[in-house]
Amino acid sequence: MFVDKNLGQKQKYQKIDISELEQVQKKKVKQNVNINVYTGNQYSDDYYKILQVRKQLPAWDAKEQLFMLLEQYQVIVLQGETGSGKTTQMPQFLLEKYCKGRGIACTQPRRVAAMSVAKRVAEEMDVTLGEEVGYSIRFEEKTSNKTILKYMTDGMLLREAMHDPKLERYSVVILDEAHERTLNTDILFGLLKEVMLKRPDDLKVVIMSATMDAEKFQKYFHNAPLLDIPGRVFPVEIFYTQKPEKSYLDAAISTTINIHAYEEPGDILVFLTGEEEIEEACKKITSEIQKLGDDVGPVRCVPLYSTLPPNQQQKIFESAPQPNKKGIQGRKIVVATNIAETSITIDGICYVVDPGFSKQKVYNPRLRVESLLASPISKASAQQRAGRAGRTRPGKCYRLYTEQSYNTELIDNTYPEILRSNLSSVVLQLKRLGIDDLVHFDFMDPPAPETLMRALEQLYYLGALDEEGNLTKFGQSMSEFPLDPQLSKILLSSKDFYVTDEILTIVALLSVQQVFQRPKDQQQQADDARYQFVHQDGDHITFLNVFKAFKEHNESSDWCYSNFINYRSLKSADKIKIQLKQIMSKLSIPSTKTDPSNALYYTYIKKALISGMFMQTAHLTKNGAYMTVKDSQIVAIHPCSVLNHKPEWILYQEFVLTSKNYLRTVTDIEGKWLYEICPEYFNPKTIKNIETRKEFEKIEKQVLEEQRRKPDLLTVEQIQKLHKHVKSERTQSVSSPKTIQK
DNA sequence: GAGCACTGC
Repeated sequence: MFVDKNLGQKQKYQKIDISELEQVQKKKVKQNVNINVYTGNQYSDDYYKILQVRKQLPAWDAKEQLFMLLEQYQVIVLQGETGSGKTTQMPQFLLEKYCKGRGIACTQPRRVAAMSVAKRVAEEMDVTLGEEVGYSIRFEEKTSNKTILKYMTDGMLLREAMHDPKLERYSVVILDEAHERTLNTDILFGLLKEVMLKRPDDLKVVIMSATMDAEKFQKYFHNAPLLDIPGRVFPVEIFYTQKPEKSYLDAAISTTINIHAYEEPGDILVFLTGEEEIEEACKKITSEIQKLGDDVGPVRCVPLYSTLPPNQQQKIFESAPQPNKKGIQGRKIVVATNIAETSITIDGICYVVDPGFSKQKVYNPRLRVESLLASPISKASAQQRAGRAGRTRPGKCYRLYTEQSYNTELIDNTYPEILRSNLSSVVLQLKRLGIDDLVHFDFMDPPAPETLMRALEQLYYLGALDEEGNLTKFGQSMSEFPLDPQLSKILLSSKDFYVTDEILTIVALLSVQQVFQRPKDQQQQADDARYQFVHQDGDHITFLNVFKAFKEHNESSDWCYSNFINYRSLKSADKIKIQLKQIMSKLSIPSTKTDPSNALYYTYIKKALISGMFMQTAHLTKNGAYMTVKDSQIVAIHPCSVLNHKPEWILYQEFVLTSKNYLRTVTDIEGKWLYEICPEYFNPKTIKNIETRKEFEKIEKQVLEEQRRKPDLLTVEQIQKLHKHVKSERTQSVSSPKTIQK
């Protein structure tokens, strides 16, 4: 069994103290059926009203069957469409029978879902949210020692598993929305399978999913029985095109206009792949419909994608415009990314336009690159999209591909994320959970061996694994952070470079997207505003400047707005920084400081970055192009970088494959530092490109020479003392930002 | 001088 060495062998878990309470309350209940078993209070009027509604749900009829199956089996698969009530009702039923001193966990892939479902169920049970029913998501734990039913994100349960590997605080674990196959759900599948063996008598597992995947789940869980709950949705009529479409975008626009001109009232949802397409489509649809004049009704065409600010996202919930002069009804048209497939549901949609594409992440282990590619969707996805038309009344779905394409070309299910991702972080988590033999680990869909090898290799170089592939003490500390292993490494080594706070800031900002805003109609102003934060050494230190300035302006949202800084990103980075800092102190990592006026201040920051990011570095070759140091890929600095010169060596955060191989978030470094920090990785013999290899040979010679002359090489600490009072000529702190005149 | 689907710890 895996023992968490940091925490000692006998970790104590918070036990839910309800058995005694339960006895007392049960006595009371015997005397009076109007008493809430969980609180001992009289039920409210609302309780009975809601109860009537609940009893109408299809899930209600499956209650006895649920009990029957769980009597015989440790794990069951529960299949139910939207509207069946499975997420809200099943956990409540399970509470009646399987809550003996332990709680029930129900996981969700998304935070909002965990929160809103918990709130709803607390109402249904007539209890206070956060008492008997609660939720747990990052940055917000709304539970107490009375909590017996907890909705949580799947990532949160995984975090708990690190300190409670047998999940002993739960008697039932429910994995909801399992068909979405998030990375975390897939890890939990494997983990639960092992935990079930260790707790055959006191753990029940319920896998809940929409249709399509049920059989696969049953098979994976030793032929678990299936409980099928009918959904409550309206029929959706499906239309296909006769011939393949030349341009799905044009086809989507014209189909939408036709629906508007000829179909009954009812809102339209159009699926496209990204921001640019969506904005273009909205413009065209609006202008084309205006051309049709008063013979058709007025439209409100609204875009929807995740990077849209929340107040604009809210517009999708506004109702259709009023009828026009001729009394023809108005219509709302939502043009959305995949976000409308799972995360956001819009009521009142009767027509869906589905061109059959979405942007999907793909991972190339050979190049170690994740990229986004517009690709055909799966049958499951197409069904999900069609279903969006039948939530309020019978609807229609227009698929902009042929029926034959649907049958023969679309795959059944979207490849699970675990087959499309860099797995360094997954492997570290699995190692931490005590799963050592990854090659034989029971993945529902085993990742490519090469992907696993890449992950193991990276973790080895980061010092998280030893030569045998065992988790090191250092790796164990790394796994405590909710970060990519590379970033955890940077944080842990920052103390050796005397820049813990700076690195905390940079790492926090690297884990949020979009620090800078650049609206299409104000690009010049945005670039001007950004200029005041620019540090010549690159994007990482520029981020640091932004954060410092944000703090100096008291985290003002107005200041962010006028300086084209994303306020939400900065606020969330601030939260993340606090969390990371807490983990650092829990791990007893001392915080260390360097005065910004110290000549080596920026060197230290960059060296700390190298300690984790050394695998992502590039060298300028004689012909003026960059080449990645180890894989010899020809790459270019992304135009959005603040670097306006071409340093010989650079470190990059992200490799994006679009029209070219681009490096994003880049910093100027020195080749010598690479060799000093990771001599093993930059051994010249391992470098393929001749030019780069020669450079490292030179560096190696130079370093060895220096070591020969000074056998007692100065430590960073000694160097720091030497430089303590040296004022830097290169000092560059945050310039005081001016307000932009508009 | 280009363009980033969606989550989550």
